[in-house]
Amino acid sequence: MYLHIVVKIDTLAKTGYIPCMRRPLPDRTIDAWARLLRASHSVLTAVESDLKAAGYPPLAWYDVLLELKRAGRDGLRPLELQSHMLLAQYNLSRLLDRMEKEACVERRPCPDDGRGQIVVIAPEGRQLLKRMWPAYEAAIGRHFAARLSADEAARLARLLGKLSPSLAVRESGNNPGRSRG
Amino acid sequence: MYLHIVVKIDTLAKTGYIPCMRRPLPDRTIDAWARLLRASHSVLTAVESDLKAAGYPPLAWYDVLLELKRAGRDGLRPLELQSHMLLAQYNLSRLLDRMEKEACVERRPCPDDGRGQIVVIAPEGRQLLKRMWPAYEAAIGRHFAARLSADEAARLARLLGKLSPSLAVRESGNNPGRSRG
DNA sequence: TCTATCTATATGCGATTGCATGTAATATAT
DNA sequence: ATATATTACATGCAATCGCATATAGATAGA
Repeated sequence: MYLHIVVKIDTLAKTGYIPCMRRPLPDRTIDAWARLLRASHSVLTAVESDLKAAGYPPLAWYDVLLELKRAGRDGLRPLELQSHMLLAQYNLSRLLDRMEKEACVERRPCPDDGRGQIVVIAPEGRQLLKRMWPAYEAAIGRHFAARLSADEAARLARLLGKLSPSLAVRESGNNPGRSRG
Repeated sequence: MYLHIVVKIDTLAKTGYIPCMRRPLPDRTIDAWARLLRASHSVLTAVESDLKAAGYPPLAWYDVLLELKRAGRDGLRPLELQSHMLLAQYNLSRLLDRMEKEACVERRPCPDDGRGQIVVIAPEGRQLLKRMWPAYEAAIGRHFAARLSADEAARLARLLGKLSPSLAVRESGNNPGRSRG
């Protein structure tokens, strides 16, 4: 009974139909929200566009390959990949289809679980990852890093970390293409 | 001749093929980049999903309607809308198609310019804008504002502002649904 | 004026996304 | 042990996106 009531209130609150639960947000906050939308979209599309212009696949490929490379020979279950990356289940499924078709990843049956599979990075994928990094880094530099001091980047990272809490944010330090982390 | 060389170097630099132009980015910066991707994506999809669950159209509709409402009776040329919002030309064209079909906007011929058009908000659009705001604000509150103090939001806004420089970031303060801005 | 170029918007098409659902294997309950 | 629910992943379909290009009006040049 209690549970039922809680769910209903939450549902209503989501619609904004419970006025008492909506203290209006401060203008500062709304401004920050608007800027997050703008900044992330503009920077992301700029970087994606550079990568595409250089003949590389979308960023999501890079993320998948990087996670798989870290996972090594054991590979990863799609479900694990999902938790590292930010991607809906069906989108990951089809992304892996495409990457498999290009021989960048390999899907193997999962011995523990007949429903599952193990995704492993393929040689072609390793190559792509390595070749892609310079272009990726250059694009990040041009569209993102060039606009921030190192200190500002650190502060931005801290603030952004609060926004995706339960998410395992990729730790940097061992990117491919950096000879010495 | 000079110009030609400059263009070529830039093109090469974009691909990352000129090593001397790539000082490796600091790990901090790459971390900030990764977090920007994660945070913005997770928060945006959460908000969009809430809006959709409440029966409302995507955020882009809200942005268009808000800009058009501000423009008032004179409306806006699609090109002006584009500069306010972050949307490719062809996407805006088709977004307006859909919104026109739902009677949210009206497209009028442009007297000054036979190629152009004037887009004006329609009564249906005004209603939608007004009804949409509580759900939108609630979603921003739940997925964004709740994770930041007012001070943090302000600092985040300042940092993000550096990332989309030439963009006219929407100034907050007169959102519909706020009785007193 | 006539032609070439440019600008504002639209559109065909293939790729990607989201939603809902399908399928097969596993876990749970009785 | 059998029925039921759940989990892991795939897929049909409609909507949307991105790219290239079309179209039609404006502008510039000769």
